[in-house]
Amino acid sequence: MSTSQPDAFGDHDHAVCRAATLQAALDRLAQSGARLTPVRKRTLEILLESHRAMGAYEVLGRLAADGFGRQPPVAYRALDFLVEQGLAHRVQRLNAFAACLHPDRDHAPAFLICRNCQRVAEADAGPAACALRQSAQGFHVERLTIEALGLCPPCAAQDA
Amino acid sequence: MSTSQPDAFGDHDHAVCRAATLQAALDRLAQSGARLTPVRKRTLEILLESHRAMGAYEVLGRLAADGFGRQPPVAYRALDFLVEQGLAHRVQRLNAFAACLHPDRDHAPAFLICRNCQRVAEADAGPAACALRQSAQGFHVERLTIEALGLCPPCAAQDA
DNA sequence: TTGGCAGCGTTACAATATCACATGAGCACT
DNA sequence: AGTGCTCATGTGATATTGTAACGCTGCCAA
Repeated sequence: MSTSQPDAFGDHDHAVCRAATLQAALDRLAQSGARLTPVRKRTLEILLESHRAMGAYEVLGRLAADGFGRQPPVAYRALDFLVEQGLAHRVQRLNAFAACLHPDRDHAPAFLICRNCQRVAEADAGPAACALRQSAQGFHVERLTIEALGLCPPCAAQDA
Repeated sequence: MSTSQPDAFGDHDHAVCRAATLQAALDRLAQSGARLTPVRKRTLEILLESHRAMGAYEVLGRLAADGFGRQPPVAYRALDFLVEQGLAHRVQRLNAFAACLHPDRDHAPAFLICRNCQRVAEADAGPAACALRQSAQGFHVERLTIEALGLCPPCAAQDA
């Protein structure tokens, strides 16, 4: 599914999208040996329900409603775990988290955030990262954050 | 001074650097017609004292010590103003603000954040932005955030 | 069986950011 | 000078986001 992953902005059967992404995530975890406990799994499912990024407290509310703990560390720990495992990403610009859309492979994602429909997609940051290293003149880049705010194709069309 | 601006990571006469950058900022404001009130000017000076990014509350503390208001909006308003005018930037990764090092010209900055000495420099994000637009496949980018965390050349040398 | 440890939950708190409202300074027009 | 306007400032209150610290439990290996 990797390269044919439906784009988050396009129309697609999200039930399938979600299930496929979840399965890829499970596979990845099985390999790494990390434990997908109930809170963690539920957290991932919550993130996968939409292509929006969710705040930690929004996730926490959902978890609490499902009978899990209702204190911030519960959500933060689960989210941090998912991020560490590469199953979710943190979107700095929104102080929020989004499920990874390509958990089946390592990648350097750039985020595309639609300011109208709030959806978030991932683009390949590789070329941009290369370009940046050129400009960076000797700076040793360890982690790179690239986030674009704008309009997704459907919203742009509707806007015009 | 534009292209010969001393790099924030290198040794340089910061008094000169600061004065030159401040002057460029003043020139820019004079053109735009915006008002550089005392709080705003002081805020800019505070940011210019170092090449670190400062949190809003750190700035607020300094402002309060100088006799300005001591409530958060005082700092946020001044900082927002500077950002709007292009005289400062917000560093998302740090939830902090840094003076713009090149206020004399419009630019799309990428930030280079040294995790050791905490200094922040700006690199040209132009090429990376172009590369990203290629990857973004029809997404209409309005604002682009590029932030690299790593080691600046001096710190990397010392580390090895 | 017992010691260690990861995971979870809780309390408490720290750090960051915004809202809403009142005051005051400067300016244009009369 | 007086009036009304706009912008900037200051304040209190509150919202949002994020951590530290501690205890309990269940699991597992020695």
